[in-house]
Amino acid sequence: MKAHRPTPTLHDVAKAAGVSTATVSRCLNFPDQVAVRTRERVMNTVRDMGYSPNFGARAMAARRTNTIGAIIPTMENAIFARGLQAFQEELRLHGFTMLVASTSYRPDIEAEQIRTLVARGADALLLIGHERDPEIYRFLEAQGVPWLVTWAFDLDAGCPSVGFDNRAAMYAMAQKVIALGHRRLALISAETAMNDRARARKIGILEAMDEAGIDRDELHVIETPYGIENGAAAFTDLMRQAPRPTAVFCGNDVLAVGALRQAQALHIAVPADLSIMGFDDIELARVAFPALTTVHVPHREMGRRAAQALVRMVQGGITEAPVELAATLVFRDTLAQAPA
Amino acid sequence: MKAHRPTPTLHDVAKAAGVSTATVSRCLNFPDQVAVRTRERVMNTVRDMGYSPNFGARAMAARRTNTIGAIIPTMENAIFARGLQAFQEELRLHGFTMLVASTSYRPDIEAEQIRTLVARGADALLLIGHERDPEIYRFLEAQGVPWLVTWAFDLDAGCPSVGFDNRAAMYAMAQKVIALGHRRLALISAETAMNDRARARKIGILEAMDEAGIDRDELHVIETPYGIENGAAAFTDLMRQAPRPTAVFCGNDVLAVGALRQAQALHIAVPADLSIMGFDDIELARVAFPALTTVHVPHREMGRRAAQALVRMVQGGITEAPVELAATLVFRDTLAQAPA
DNA sequence: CGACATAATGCAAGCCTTGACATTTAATTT
DNA sequence: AAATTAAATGTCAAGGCTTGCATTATGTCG
Repeated sequence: MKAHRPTPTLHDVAKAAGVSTATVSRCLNFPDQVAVRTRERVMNTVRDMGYSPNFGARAMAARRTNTIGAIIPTMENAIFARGLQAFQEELRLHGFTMLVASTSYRPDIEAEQIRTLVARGADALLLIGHERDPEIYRFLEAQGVPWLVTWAFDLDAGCPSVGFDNRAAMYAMAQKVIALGHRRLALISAETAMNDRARARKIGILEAMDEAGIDRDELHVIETPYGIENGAAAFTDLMRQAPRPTAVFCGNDVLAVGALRQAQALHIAVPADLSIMGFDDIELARVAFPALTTVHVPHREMGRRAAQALVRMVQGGITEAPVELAATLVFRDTLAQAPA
Repeated sequence: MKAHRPTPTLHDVAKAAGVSTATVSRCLNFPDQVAVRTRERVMNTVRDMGYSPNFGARAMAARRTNTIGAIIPTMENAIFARGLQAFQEELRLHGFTMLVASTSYRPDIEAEQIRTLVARGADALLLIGHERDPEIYRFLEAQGVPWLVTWAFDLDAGCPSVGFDNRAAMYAMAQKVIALGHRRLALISAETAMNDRARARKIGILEAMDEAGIDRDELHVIETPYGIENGAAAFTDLMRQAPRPTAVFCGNDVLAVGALRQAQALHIAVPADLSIMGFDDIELARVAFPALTTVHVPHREMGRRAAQALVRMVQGGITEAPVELAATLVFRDTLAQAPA
């Protein structure tokens, strides 16, 4: 007899329902192992007593938490937000809950967050991109925590992933741009230091230039952090040089919208005098004026399938084969023939 | 001697370092209760063995998980994404991790998710808005899980909250619009059924109309789900009636941008012929053309302070007094004098 | 009706850490 | 040097659930 009606335990429920704790546990976890009559009685008791299993005890006994962690650069970027939403929705369908941590694009914070989520009992981890200290992969290995890479696809990395080929997508876009007569090119890129996606996108452009016989020096690159204002500032810098580029690639749509707005402010006609291309196809791209030509990334599908793969990895203990999704070009109103 | 180098336990570390488990535990949790020499030895052992505390055992013994849950309608909406980002950043500073669940604006899913996050060991919960089945509050009470409401502020609700007064903000905006001569008003609102924020915003407009002696029937209201397309469709509906409204309030910026684009498509000059007002002040509002007049919501500060308050509630066991933040009007280019 | 197969349930051993309390060691004072 | 106090460390029970295995109930078939 405790003092103030403590939260009931499995034991209490079992006693009240006149069964063993094992039976109550099974009612909750494997209902069809229990006879219907018994099950109904137990479930009613559970409801009546307002029983809710103790998380710690459960995690300890079962050695899993039904929790999957996602570690992303930031939630503010619509691209991750949408993928994450789909990821969580799919996780829910399978009875898993999502832990989220963000890194602000900083490798040190990412490493810390990975350890934190593992310590918090994440059964598996969603990571963005391949590039990180090998030590981290060793850690995950040692802890036996399955993980999966998204927002990138690189068969050579030889790890489970659900993503798309950043290089190929940007390569296709650059081909198209070059075919429209553009020769003086520029790229406003996210910082490439520890960002394999940004680097792959840049490489895609360079390879298309190689192929068209354009000197790589013709690509003027500015790296800048995420943000509309940063895109605008980078664009201003770009326009200071002579001769000006006629086509400006952007590492993502947010930078592209910044560039686009700045072009308007500088009275540069888009796409008549200058073309601007984004990457990601977030809502902003459609709403921008003129509507942005960009690369469509299947965020939602990526999130959904990543969730499915991770759930399988947790439940089956097996490793999933990499899945490549298609990123497609979306031609709107910011790309045109190079000016004469 | 186990077979394949199992993950070391506290016991293993203690033995290896030649101390008791309690000392190792203290090194990890309360370092300054342990002599420096001992601590260093222990911490080295921890590092060498790659020890990481077992989450379940820890949760069980400590009766807390250092995890706080956030339950929001959707991550795709930039408004929540930004607030959530700030929330998580602040949580991290205090050593807490964030669990996220989304409800798609559905009360039944919200109830389920609240139970799920509690079952997953959330030490406290962040909720959006006040309105929900009283049963849920009883459940949280019974489970002893502290919670806090954000994105709304209502002193009468008498519960811990960090938010702003939706009604007052919209009231201020409506006053301004009416002062500019607008009399035929419209509102494209999110669905108000189980959404106290949307309802409060609508009431704010109605109260301003009362005050100005405008009949409440002069406000034509359309409710629609979230989304640019929905905003556009609602706007089209609105324009079918005669006489047309001269000012269209929107429940959020996304709907407003949809309306704005549709106005352009219908060749209705904004703001010369018609004014459009949003709510939230997300990035989209600044980038839209013309830039959107809207209500600025202090997302980041709200998220940050909500995190601080919840951490205090978890650690101190005390209830926090409600905090009201200011939502301010941002006048850009979609509001002007009513046409003659 | 007895033997046997199968379904349902019970038993009890972990799982690993925390924290109250006890004990030992070190430092300080008299 | 003894007495006192504070700091450091140790002991050990408790915490609630899962799950392999054992046992009992139920049903079927010859």
